[in-house]
Amino acid sequence: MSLSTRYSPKETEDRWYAHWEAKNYFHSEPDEREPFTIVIPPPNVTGVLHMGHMLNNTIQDVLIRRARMQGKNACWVPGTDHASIATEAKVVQLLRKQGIKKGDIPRDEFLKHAFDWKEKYGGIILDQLKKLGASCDWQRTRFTMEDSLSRAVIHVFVDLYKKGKLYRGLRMTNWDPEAKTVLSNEEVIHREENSQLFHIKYNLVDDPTDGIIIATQRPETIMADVAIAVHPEEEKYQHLVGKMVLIPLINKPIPIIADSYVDREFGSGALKITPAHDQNDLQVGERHGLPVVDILTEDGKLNAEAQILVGEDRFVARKKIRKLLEDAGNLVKVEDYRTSIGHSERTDAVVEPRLTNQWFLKMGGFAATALEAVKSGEVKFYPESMWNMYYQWLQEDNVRDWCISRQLWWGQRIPAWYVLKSAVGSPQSAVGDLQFSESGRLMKNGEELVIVAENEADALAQAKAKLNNNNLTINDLEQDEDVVDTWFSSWLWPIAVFDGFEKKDDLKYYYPTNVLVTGWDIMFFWVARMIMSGYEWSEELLGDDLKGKMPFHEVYFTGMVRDNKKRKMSKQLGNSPDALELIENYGADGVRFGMLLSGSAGNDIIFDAPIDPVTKTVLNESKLCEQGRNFCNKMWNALRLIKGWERSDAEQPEVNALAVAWIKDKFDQTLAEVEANFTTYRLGDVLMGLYQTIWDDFCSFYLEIIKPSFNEDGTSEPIDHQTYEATINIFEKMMAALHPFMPFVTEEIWHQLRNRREGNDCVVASYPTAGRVDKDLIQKVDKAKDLITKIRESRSSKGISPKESLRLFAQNLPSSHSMFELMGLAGLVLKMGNLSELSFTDEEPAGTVSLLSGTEKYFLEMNIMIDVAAERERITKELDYYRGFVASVEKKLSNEKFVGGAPAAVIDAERKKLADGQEKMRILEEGLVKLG
RNA sequence: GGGCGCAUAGCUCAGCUGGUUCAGAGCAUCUGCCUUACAAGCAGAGGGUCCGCGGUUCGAAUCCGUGUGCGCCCA
Repeated sequence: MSLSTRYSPKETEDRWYAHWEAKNYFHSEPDEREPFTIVIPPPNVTGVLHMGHMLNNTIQDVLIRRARMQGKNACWVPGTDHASIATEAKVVQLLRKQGIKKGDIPRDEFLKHAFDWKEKYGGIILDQLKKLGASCDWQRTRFTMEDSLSRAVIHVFVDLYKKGKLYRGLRMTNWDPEAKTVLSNEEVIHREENSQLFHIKYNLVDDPTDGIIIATQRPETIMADVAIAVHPEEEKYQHLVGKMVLIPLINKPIPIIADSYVDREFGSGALKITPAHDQNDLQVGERHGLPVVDILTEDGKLNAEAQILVGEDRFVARKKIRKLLEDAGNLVKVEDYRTSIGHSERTDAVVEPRLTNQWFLKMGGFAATALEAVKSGEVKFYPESMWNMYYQWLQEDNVRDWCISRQLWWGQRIPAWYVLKSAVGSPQSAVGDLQFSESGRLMKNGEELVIVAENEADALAQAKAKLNNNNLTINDLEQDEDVVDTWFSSWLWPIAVFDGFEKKDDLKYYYPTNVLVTGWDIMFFWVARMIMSGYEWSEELLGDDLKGKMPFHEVYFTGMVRDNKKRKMSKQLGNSPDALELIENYGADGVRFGMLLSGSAGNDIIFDAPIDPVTKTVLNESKLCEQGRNFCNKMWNALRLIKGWERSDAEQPEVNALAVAWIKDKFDQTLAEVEANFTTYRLGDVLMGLYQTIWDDFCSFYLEIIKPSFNEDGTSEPIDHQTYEATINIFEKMMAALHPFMPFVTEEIWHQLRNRREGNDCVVASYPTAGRVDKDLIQKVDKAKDLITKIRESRSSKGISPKESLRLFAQNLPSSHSMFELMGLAGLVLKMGNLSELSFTDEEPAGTVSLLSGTEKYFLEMNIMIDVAAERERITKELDYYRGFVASVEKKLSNEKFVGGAPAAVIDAERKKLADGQEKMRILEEGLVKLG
């Protein structure tokens, strides 16, 4: 049998993934074992795998695979998010291509198209996660808009309404005039843009020759003005407060008021108050009991309230009103101005602040709960510093009520019904004081009467009771047209994926989940809200079976993946390498290696993909992924080496026994670090530790020590089977330890190392734990390694081939003798230093160069002329270094404050440093004398 | 305007409770090797005012203050 000199991910990855799935290793059912649960942050159902997904799913996979190997019942629940805005936009686009306009088809038909589309293209990303090696429990795949999860959304909506935490109200919202829907704050993208500041004069009612000048960016909204505000302490306007001015062009009188909101330094120091079209103005208006005049339509045109320019688009109106104001003599000046303007993420339309009827969730109590959950330590953040941001965001002053309604169809329809005129017959004839809204809905106390219910039947029953009319039919009611915000379904994810609102068997076992892995950018939108929902419902759902209200015990925040200009990688910017191409180029293991090594928890990651200098596009290349690929190859070749060995019954040589003991210790040392680093989620450090021990300790040192030599006929000597077995054992443990990080290559090597019985797979092997470490042994071998390095260095600097065998003499010193008393150590140095002889000496033998390793001196015989001057220079240089070193330590030790203040251990360490340094100086000086 | 964070080798970053892990890792660079597992490799080497300034301390990359530069969030 022969193995290729290169490891081929393509030949192994799909095969092993299929095998794992066939064996159903990723599926979890509740049992006696301790659960270890992760719920995936559900990617958009329409999404494709990008760098952020790769990072955060690789981390989740590492954690879940390790837990599985530790014998826990590991359950990683995958799924997708219906992403209402993004998906609806895609479906609308698709229909448009087919010549269908959203407005022309009924809601049901649109949803049918959307679901068809989702069935056809949705969930591609889940298959891409399989490519990455994600060991999700695919049988548990969920979708935020499937029936059970939608029922959960409706249930909590009704529940919150009953609890008085939901309300409907007219509020200032971000309005997209093109999509004609309200937008959440995160869907508004602010950009710095050039604008103009118009200085407009409003004349006094009593004295048309006098007036006040205000500055505004939006002259087209002056018709909606309800007041002019000045700062209460601004002297130059004191005399005007309380007087009336006329809105230019329409000559409508409005008052001048004083409010400390006004920035005295900005513009003229006087501000027009337009409550319908500005959030801050609305607040000022409310403070002063001013009316709201809305002059815009839902698509951003001026309405009849404007009196002039009716029907014009807001931007056209701005141009036209400029001329009108100029002609009327009210335009004082126009200056250029730079300002930040909000655009719709989807349509790019300039977002219009607009008063609309929306559903809100009161956040007060929720925010306090979410804050306390983390403050108390019930939910732990990694890195801890994320607490600062979390704390800041959840401060009472910063939390605004959550607008949960969206004017879309793709999502859970709001379970609220309104009563139509038909329910009460002719309004005039029935009861005198009945009022109806513009849309024909029954009003009560000036607002539309709302009935919130889990289903139509219940809504109807409630309506019958409320109106005291048993003849009502469902046709007399009208359901709210809007759907809830997508986050209003995903905040239930850790409960809903276990159908927790309907049954508790799974929830009881898996909740609270262990860890959530997600980007810090959705800390508020998702993480905090999941904590809120967990504390709100888990107790009533689980009762005595509750193991904790928190949805997860720990949160690992990943950073954003950025390009080398620190810009977030995104499809739009075109600065992101193609995730699947990267996997194609380096293998999933290589890419996972690259992702994990590129950064640590919480810190943003600068991904090293290079840019093509000619085309300026990002290349699907990465040095770190290449390193990962090379690592696979390295391990693959170690496998090839070992598999090529013949075995013999010969006794184990001392050198090999030492090497085996050493690599076991060394690996145990690494495993101890692995364990420590896992508890604090320092996954990059874990991987680097394993990388170094496998590459440097195992391949470069251990295997070179035990590697059998060659006979003259070119055949390899056999290896004693004790060493062989030990080597296979340690290699296999290394593969197990590395498996969570690089699952494919480790599984492949696992099977190449031995013939395995059915079911003996690396993916379910037990995760190795650290054993006791013989520190003395490690220290002695480290000294030998240092000596070997010095020998190689001498060779390299003198141009002597590593192939040439040399003699080495160790100076007769107790410490040298003690070191070489370790069985096999001399043999190890002989082999690794390619020495023909190693013996002790009192005198410096002729024709040798001296080496200093630690405080032991050695003489390496070289069959060349020694350049005395060069030697002297080399030794002098080294001596100078130690002189400085010793001087600094002496200075420290002679400082009484140091000796008095520092702990004994530190002082002892300094004394040892001093003694060693002095000893080295003595040896070096002696060497100089010998050189003459 | 309010807040959060970052600055350590050419690059990307570790450095956790101040002291042998104290100036580190990987990549890149340089030198020499196609040595019978691996050139996707082996052996060796060089490289730093720990952003500036001030302070606390016996001792500061680490703690405090301040300045500068950069990133982000909210308004």
